[in-house]
Amino acid sequence: MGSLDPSLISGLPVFEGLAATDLDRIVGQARSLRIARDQPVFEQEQEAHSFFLLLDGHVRVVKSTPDGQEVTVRYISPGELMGIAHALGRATYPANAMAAVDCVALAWPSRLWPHFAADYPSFGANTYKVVGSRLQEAHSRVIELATEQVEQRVAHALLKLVNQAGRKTEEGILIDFPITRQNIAEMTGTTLFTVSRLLSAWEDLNLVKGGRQKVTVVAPHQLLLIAEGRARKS
Amino acid sequence: MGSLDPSLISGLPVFEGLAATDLDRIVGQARSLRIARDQPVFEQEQEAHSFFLLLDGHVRVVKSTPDGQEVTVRYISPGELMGIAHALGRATYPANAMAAVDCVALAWPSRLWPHFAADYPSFGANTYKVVGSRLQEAHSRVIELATEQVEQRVAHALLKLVNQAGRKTEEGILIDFPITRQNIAEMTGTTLFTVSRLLSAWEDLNLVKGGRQKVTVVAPHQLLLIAEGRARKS
DNA sequence: GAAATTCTTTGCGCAGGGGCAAATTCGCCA
DNA sequence: TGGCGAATTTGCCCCTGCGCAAAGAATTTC
Repeated sequence: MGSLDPSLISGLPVFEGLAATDLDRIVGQARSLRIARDQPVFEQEQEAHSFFLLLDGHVRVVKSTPDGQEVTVRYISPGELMGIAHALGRATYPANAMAAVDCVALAWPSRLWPHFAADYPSFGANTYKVVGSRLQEAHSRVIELATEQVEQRVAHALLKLVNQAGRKTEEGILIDFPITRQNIAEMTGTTLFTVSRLLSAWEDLNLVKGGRQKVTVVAPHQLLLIAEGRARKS
Repeated sequence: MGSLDPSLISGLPVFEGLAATDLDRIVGQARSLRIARDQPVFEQEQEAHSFFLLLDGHVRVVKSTPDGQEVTVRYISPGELMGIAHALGRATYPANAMAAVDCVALAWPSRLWPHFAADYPSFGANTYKVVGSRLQEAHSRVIELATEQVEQRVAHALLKLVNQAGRKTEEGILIDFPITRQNIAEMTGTTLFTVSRLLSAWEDLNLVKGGRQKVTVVAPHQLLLIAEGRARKS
C-alpha cells in the first residue's frame, strides 16, 4: 500500500457524507496501482475481481462488438469509479478499459462491494447515484445518435472531452490525453475519415487546431452552435 | 384502493426476497390507478411525485428533443417499475410515459422511496438492479445505433418487441399493442418511410405481416439473421 | 353512411457520409 | 540522422437512407 494523501481523496463525490473513520476503513482496504499507458485496467467478459477509483490519468472504456467494431462508452477522469460491475448486478466487466495515459488508481476486491454498500450507506447511495447518472448519460447518447447528424455528434464529443479533460493553452483548450481521429470516431459512431474531414474543415474556420493524437478547441462557442445544429449552413 | 390480488404481485422480480408482511406494507401504501390508452402516466420535466409499478398494459417511454423530435427510450411491460426518477437521483421525470393501451398500475408517492429502500433492503437492491440492467440496455442501444445499419436496427427492434410483448396467433407472433411505423422509427433512429419500406420488403419475403398499427412476425429466425447482419444480401 | 383523420405505401431525387486507395506527415527508435 | 510505422489527409465513387409529395387504406366522427 503506497502513501496516499487522504485529503485528496476525502473531497471526492463518491465519498461525500462519509465519516472520516469510515473513509479510512474503506481506503485502508484498497491497494493502489499504477497502469502504464495503453495497458488494460480490466477486460470485457473477464470476471470482475475488482472495482477501481481512478486517482490520476484518463481511462478509455470501450465495448467491442462480436464483429470487431469498437464503441467508446466513456472516458474516466480522476475521481471517478470504474469497473463497478457488481453495482450493475454483473459478475463480469461489460467493457474493456485502457489507460489513455499513465494512470494511478485504487482497487478493491469486488467481494467487498456489498459490505461497503451495507456498512456505509452514504457510500452505497453515492455509487448508486453514479449508476443513475450514467444511465442518464447513456440515454443522452442514444438520443444524440438517433437524432443528430455526424457533424453535430462530433462537435458534441469534442466539447464533452474539453469539459472533462481540457487544459488551457495559449492556442485554446487542449484535450489532455492522446486521442486519435479513430478514437473520436468510436465515440460518435462514424469513421476516422469523416472525423478527419470535419476537423480539417473546422481548422480552416479556426474553430479547432488539429495535431497528431491531439485536438485543441479554439472556439468552443462556435462549436456549440454546430453541436446544436444552429450553425449557419454556409 | 381497489381489490388487488397480492399473489399476482408477490411473484414479481422487484419483490423477490421480500417477506410477505413487508410486501403487504409496501403494497398497502400504493394507490392503484387506471390509465386510458394514449393518456400520459407522467411527463418529462414534471416533478416526480410518484413512481409506478405497471400491472397491466404497455407504456411507451419517450424523450423529446428541444427541436421536437422524439426518441422512444423503452416499452414498459407488466411487472416493471417506471418513473423511478428518485432512484436515478432526479427530482423530475426524464421522459414522457404514454399508455399504449389501457393500463393498470400501482403508484407510490416518491417520498416513500428512500424509506422503502432503507427499510426493505431487498426491495432497494432489486430496484438498483433494475437501474443497472437498464444501463446495460442503454449501452446496447448505443452500440446498435453506432455500428448497425437501419435494417439491422429495425429487425432488432421487432424482435425485442416480440419477445417482450408478443402474442402467438395462427399467422405468427403479434406485437400485442398498437404500434405505428412512426413508433418503430422512433425506437431505431430512422424515419417512418424507411420502416415502411423495410416492412414491405420483409412482407414480400414472408418474414413479417403488416397491418395498420400492427406487426406480426412470421419468421423470427430469418429476422434474427437480418438483425445480426448475417442475411444473404440477395 | 359520408366526411374527416390518421396511418401507410411508394415513387423520385439527392445528399450525407462510408469505403478504399494513395499520398503525406509526424514522431519515435535504432 | 535516417528510416519505419502509425496517424492523418484527401480524392473519388457510390450506396444507404432521408425528404417530400401524392395517393391509397383503415378508422373514427358526426
